[in-house]
Formats: sequence, structure tokens, C-alpha cells
Amino acid sequence: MTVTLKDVATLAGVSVKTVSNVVNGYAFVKPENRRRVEEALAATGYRPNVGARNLRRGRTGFLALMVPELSIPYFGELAGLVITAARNRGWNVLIEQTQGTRSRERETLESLGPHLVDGALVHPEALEAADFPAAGEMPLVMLGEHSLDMAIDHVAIDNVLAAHTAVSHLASLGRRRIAAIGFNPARGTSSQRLAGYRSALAAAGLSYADELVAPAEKWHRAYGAAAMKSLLALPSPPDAVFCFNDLLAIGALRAVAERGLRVPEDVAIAGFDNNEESEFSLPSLTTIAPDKTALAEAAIDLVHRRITGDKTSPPQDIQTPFALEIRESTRGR
Amino acid sequence: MTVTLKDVATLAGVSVKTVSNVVNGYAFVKPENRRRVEEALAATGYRPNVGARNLRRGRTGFLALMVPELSIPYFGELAGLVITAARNRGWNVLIEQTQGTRSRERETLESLGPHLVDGALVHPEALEAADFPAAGEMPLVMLGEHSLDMAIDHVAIDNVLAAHTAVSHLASLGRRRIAAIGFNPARGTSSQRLAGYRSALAAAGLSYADELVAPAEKWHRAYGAAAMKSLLALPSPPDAVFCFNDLLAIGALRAVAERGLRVPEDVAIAGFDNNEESEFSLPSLTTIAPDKTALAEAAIDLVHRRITGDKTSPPQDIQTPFALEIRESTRGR
DNA sequence: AGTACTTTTTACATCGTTGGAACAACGTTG
DNA sequence: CAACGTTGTTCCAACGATGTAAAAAGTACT
Repeated sequence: MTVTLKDVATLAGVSVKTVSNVVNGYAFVKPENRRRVEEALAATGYRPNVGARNLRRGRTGFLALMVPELSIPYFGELAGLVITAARNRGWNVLIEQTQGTRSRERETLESLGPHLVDGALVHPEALEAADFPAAGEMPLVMLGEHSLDMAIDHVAIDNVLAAHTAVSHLASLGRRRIAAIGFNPARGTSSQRLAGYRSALAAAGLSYADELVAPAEKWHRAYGAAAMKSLLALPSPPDAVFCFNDLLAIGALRAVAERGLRVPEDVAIAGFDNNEESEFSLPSLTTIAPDKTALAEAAIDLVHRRITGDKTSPPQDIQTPFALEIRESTRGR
Repeated sequence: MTVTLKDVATLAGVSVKTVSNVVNGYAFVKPENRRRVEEALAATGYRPNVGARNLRRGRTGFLALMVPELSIPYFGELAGLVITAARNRGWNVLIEQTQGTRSRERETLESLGPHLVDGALVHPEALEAADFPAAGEMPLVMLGEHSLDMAIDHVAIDNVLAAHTAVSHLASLGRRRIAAIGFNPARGTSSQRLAGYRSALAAAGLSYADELVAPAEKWHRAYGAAAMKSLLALPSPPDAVFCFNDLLAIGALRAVAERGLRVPEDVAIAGFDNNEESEFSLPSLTTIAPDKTALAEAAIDLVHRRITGDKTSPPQDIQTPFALEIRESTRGR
């Protein structure tokens, strides 16, 4: 059924190794033999057995990508880009979903041995530094901001600056009571975005108020709606809201509409992530747009370099670009 | 570095094969030895080398999932479910993205040999029957409706009936000029949904008009908006629209709003797929909700059975359930 | 022709695992 | 106690590929 090197060798009348040499582009093969082998390769339709090759080479040819859930638009988009970037470098990607729980994240990290993948890109949600396996086991690249102080390669946008940028934009519109939705002490990213929020308030001469920071257990639409609802119930509700991601913002849009208020006239709303959906929501959503392609490519590039050689140089911290995308939810029509 | 069976065997003082027997749950191992081996396994933290095992067993342990793009919500959600269902049966999933183009789809099918994966779930967009490789090469399960008349295992909801259900719902609201958005001769699913649309019109005593069927090159939001715009420009515009998927419907919502009209008062809109986003759009979207979990599990189950034995029974055609989810875009608030 | 060198090909071991045969130990039975 | 079936273990080959070293073939020079 399956064609192996041996079959090709028999057909071409040379040894198995010579065929292997041709396949791998080894220089010293007599033109005559090369031609015969290539003909045999074409005739049989030979495809290398990836498993066997990697067994021999001590590689698996796979990278893991650990994310909370593919059904979350940001991760669906990111995973698609990572797969493409990996493919371009000859890697296959295995996706592991953790639902964003610390226990599943830890289990996943443990189960990822060098026997299964050569390296991993992890986008943790709730992991603590202590959960990380003994360093040096396997190349690991962290994706997305986190508050862990660890010696691990890392690729992300500057979350503090990005949050600052979004909130400054709200302030520049003349809004005075700017709320935040999405605080969650268990999530690393949360404290970064909160810090940017606070620094922007300060820079605009606005005072910080605890009551304007609404927590969210999960960064999903329903939680954004619930948080917005409670903010609107305050004695003096906010006139602008910075949501820690677009899903929360989409939920917030709905809560505002259900209350019979208008965006941005009564409440301006800004999000974070620039999901495709946010360009078409009603109103469309002002948001921080990370360069996801750059993120995916930088991460793949980094893990690739670690796997193929560079084991020693110090952990890198790469910042990829972002932009503030101003749309109807703050600008109006 | 990596622990192999040999290391465990040395530590336990038995042969490699005995360790292998313990790992694989072979019955006849002396309790004493079993205990020693298990201790050694625990002490070393042994993990089987999947590649080597599969090389020996003649399997790869991988399934391929071919979809257009992970960034499309429906496929992100579906892929997440497929990965979970596969994981539960001990399979790993490799995702291949085709961008929905026929050439990439064909290339992908060709590159998927038994050397790389043991089976594949394919969700074609533009493939023709002629593009399929000689049957019997490798277990293949088709996902989603298509108009190909082929002897291949297939899992999907009844698209004709589902479209019929959605359009009947629109008719039951008293709408008389019901349009459709998304026709595309190159897409298999398109003709199924059009058929359901037509049969529902007929059942409601409404006449079919070509001008009310708007084509869409891609089933993305922007194309839905463009199509809706052209429908609204008709001398007598529709009072309801059935969109062939939710993304088109989201685009349509925006076009209606930009025209200054209301949904559902002026135009009722229904979609198809029940993306998570559709529950929170403004207004929320009435849509056909396929049971995606059932779809993923049925597909994995089927390909699993084909791989492990059942090569002979005739191709199956499994229909998974769906429901009509009635929301604000037709019902109103 | 003999030597030294380079180019090309081959045989063999090996990666980590499992299937099968061979072998050893054991208790039963006639 | 010899013959036997059962249980438990080990040895060896194999999955398909590649690295190594050695053999073979070719070239150039004394």
C-alpha cells in the first residue's frame, strides 16, 4: 500500500540510502543515479513517513498551541494565523484547549513532553509561576501579557500602553466618568490593563474610583452585559467604559441598548482585541487592534530558533505592534 | 533526558517487553513484577514515545480536520468541539486551512496520505467529485452539506429542511417578499439552502423571484452587507431576508441600519449556524442552530470506526439535529 | 603500476516501541 | 515421575527513516 524508501530503491536499482540522499538533497549523487531515483520517486508517488523520520531525527515535527478555547474569536483568529506561520516553517500544530482553568492549564503543560512536541506556544489565563515545569525541558514561548516574572520567552503587545491609549482616547472625547469592565485578579492580563486604565485617568486629571471598576469572572459577552448593567445602576453611572476585551464590550453594548440608552451619546465604549465581529457590531466598536499576524510570526520564529540550536541566549521579550481603531462606539456615525 | 522503556526496565530489573506489557495492560504479569514496574514508571515519569509506538503499530495517531478558516466563527467553534471529541477517543487533530478555495482544498486532500494521518474529516467548500482521490485510500468523513453524489461517509444536518424551517418562520410572520442572501453556484451548501428557501416559499403560497436572490461570493459579513444594500435598492424591497449563514445576516443587519430602517419592523432577518455572536447582536439574530456537538461527535465516532476495523460496510449518511432559534431579528423585543 | 586523494555508494546500527516465537517456571494429571 | 497445559518472561525482528563508517569507484600524480 504505502510506498517506502525501499520500494523506490528497488525500482531505481540503488540502495535505500542513496534514495534517502536524493530526497534530502545530499550533494554527491551521480547525475545518472539522481535521475533514475527521481523518476522512481515520481512513478511511485513516494511520501516520506513523517513519524519514522522524526523518530530517527529525535524530533516530532509538532508544536503545541495552548489556548483557552477555539470558540473565542480572538483565539480562533490567532490559532489560524499560528497554524499558517508554522506551516510555512515546516511545523505542524497541535491545539490544546484548557477552558482557561488553572488546573487544565497545569495538566496540559505537564502532559506536553518532548515525546509529543518539540516546543510549545502557551497562552495562559490563570497559571502561576509555580505551575511551570522545570525550565529547560522544552522550548516554551508565552503568548499574551501576563504578570509572571519568569525567565521565559515571551511575545505580546504592550498591554499597559495599549490600555492607556484606549482610555486616553475616551478622556480626549471629554468623558469624565470612565469605567472599566473585566477586572479579575486570577487573570494575569487583567492587572496590566487595569494599570494602563489608571495611568490614563491620572494623565487626564481624572480620579480613580473603585466603584467604576467592574469585575468579570470570564471575558465573555454575557459577563460584559452583566457588568455594564450594574454600572448603569450606579447613582451616577459612567459616561464611558473601557472593556478589557471585545467580547465584554459587545455584551456592554447590549446592556446599554436594553436600558434604552445610546452609544456613544450617553456612554462611549471601547474594547480590546479587534475581533472581526467588532467591525460590524451596531455601533461598530472602537478597539485596540493588536497585530495578530506579527504576534503569530514572532512566536513561531522564536520557538523555531530555540528548537534548532539557540538554547543558551537569554529569554527574549518581544513586543509586537498595535493600533487604536476608532469606530462608531466612541466617534459616533 | 527522555525516559524510555529501557530505562524503566533497567530500574525495575525486568525486560523491556515486560514493561511494555504492563504499560499496555497485558494480563499475565506476576503481581510482584507489576508492582515493581509500576513503581519504576512512577519514579521515572515515563511517557511513551507516541511516534515510535505508532510507527510500530502502523498508525500515526492523528486525524486531519480540513476547514476553510479558523477565524470564521462557525469553524472555530466546530474545530474546538472536534478536538475535544477526538481527544476523548485518544486522537490528536491536525487542522488544515484551505481558505475555501478549490485548489487549496484539492492540494490538501492530496497531501493527506496515510503517512501523516489515519483519517480525515473534511468540510469542503468548493470541491467537486472529481477532486477526490481514489476511494479507499484512507477513511474520509465529509462534514456539512454538499451536493456531491459520492459514496463517502457524511455527517450533516438536513440543510434543505433547515432552510425550509427558517423561511417558513418568516412567512408565518406575514412577510410576503422574502429574499435570500448567499447564493453561490460554486458552493455545494448553497444549492441545498436555496432549495429549502424555494420549497418554503411554495408551501406558503408565495412566488419565487430571481431578483430576490442575492448572490455572495464569500459568506462573510461584508458580502452580506453589500447584498442587503442591493436588495434595499430594489423598486420594491423585501420585507424579510433569509441569509445562508449568520455572518451574512450580521452584515445585512448593518446595511439595514445604515439605511435608517428597523429590524424586524421593516425587514425581518434570519440566519443560519447560530454563532455565539448572534445571540448578542443588536438585534439578536433568529437563526438555525445546528447541534454542533452532536455533529463533531458523530464525525469522530464514524472515522474512528472506519479506522479501527469497519472498512466494508456501506457509506453512512448521518443527520444530526438542529433547531430554529427565534430571537429579536424576527420576533422583535 | 603504485600511491594518495576525492567522489559516490553501500552495509549496518539505531531511534523507541510492540508482535511473535522461544523459553522457563509452575502446578496438574495420569 | 514423565508428560502436559498454563502462566510469565525474554529475545529477536520489525516499523521507515537517517547517521556513520567503511567500501568501492574514479582521478591525478609520482
